[in-house]
Amino acid sequence: METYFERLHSVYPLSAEGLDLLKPFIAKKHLSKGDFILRKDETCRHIYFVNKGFARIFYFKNGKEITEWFTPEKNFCFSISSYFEEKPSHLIIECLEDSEVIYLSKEGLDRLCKTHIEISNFFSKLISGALILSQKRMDSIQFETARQRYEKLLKNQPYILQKAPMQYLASFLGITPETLSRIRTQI
Amino acid sequence: METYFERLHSVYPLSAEGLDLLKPFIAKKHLSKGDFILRKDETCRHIYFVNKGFARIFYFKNGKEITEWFTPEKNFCFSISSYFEEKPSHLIIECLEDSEVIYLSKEGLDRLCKTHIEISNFFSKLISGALILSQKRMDSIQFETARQRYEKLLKNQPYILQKAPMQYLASFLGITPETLSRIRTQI
DNA sequence: TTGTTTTTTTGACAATTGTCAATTGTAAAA
DNA sequence: TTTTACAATTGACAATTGTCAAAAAAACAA
Repeated sequence: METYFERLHSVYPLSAEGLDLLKPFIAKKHLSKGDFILRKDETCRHIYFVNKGFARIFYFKNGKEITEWFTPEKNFCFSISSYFEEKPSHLIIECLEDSEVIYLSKEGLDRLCKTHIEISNFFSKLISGALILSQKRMDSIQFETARQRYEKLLKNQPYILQKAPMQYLASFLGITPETLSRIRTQI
Repeated sequence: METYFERLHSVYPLSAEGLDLLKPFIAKKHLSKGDFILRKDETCRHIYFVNKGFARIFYFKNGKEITEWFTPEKNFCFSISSYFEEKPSHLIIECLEDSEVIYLSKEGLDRLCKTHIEISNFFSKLISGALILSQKRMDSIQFETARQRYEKLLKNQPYILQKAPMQYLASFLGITPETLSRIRTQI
């Protein structure tokens, strides 16, 4: 749990009082490989943090699984549209390994944001970080080739390549498994 | 200016006091076609609102202009990475028509967020809206064909098609002007 | 208006990626 | 171990999109 608090602090430097305010709304869960952090059509009521393990975010399109993102250890994840619009999630978050996941409740966070400015600022910082990430990913998808994106992944996040099956990686990169296989043999 | 206040209110219902707090940090500018709202390498220190007119957000990649987004009348725009990371913008925001643009200063907003919880919550709501938009756009880019995206634009935002030159639209859709031209003749 | 420049469209061809089918490889279950 | 199921690769071919060059159309200035 300590690494989680440190991570919260790196998002926004919370005072001891601020952290104490959050604590009642934090819960830890141990999940097994294949378990879901967020199920389809479930409303996303938490911001998740994968303290140990590895997860993927995916959804179904025309009966096929499309992987949207991976969440490596020590990273946050949640369904943006389900969380903010409070509607059933089309995204599914699944553990690809036995994982330890920390849940921060939206209900608690919302309530604290109304009354405590420190928490409100923490929350702003958290979502502006997500916004920057989202923007970078969009640029990458729109203006780089599948090969460039694969090479960037290989350079910056090789652990994702090691842990995730090819088919998930392919849909994450927006290409077919066949094309990914061909790219891999040519590098 | 009234429509701007109404729009702020629709983002997050501000009290009269909250609105008064913001007012000193709001400025209105009249810009001509071709003028820049944000120049290259300038740090983005405002959240802009195109009250009248039409703008596009673009950048240079390998010497070519890539249009990232359009900002129709009554919409907000800013450079996400430049604004939050306070670094020179690679994005350029240009008026495609004579425009009336309302500037909300980051400096003022940051200061108010530290002291007034209502403003902090307003700001959270503003950026979570941007995050939802960014997410939707990413899904669209990754999993729809250029033709599907063109048709969606035609259906949902036909005024963009009317106002923006083909070459800008093409790079916005992530295709060449030639391909866009061929798509158009086939619909 | 005319002439000039820029934008858009069209054609021919190349490169990339997708689809389908078959094969090989891998990992879990019997 | 062998069997079975699933994952990954490979080949052949089709579809899509890009590139380059040229023509047509539109926008702009003299």
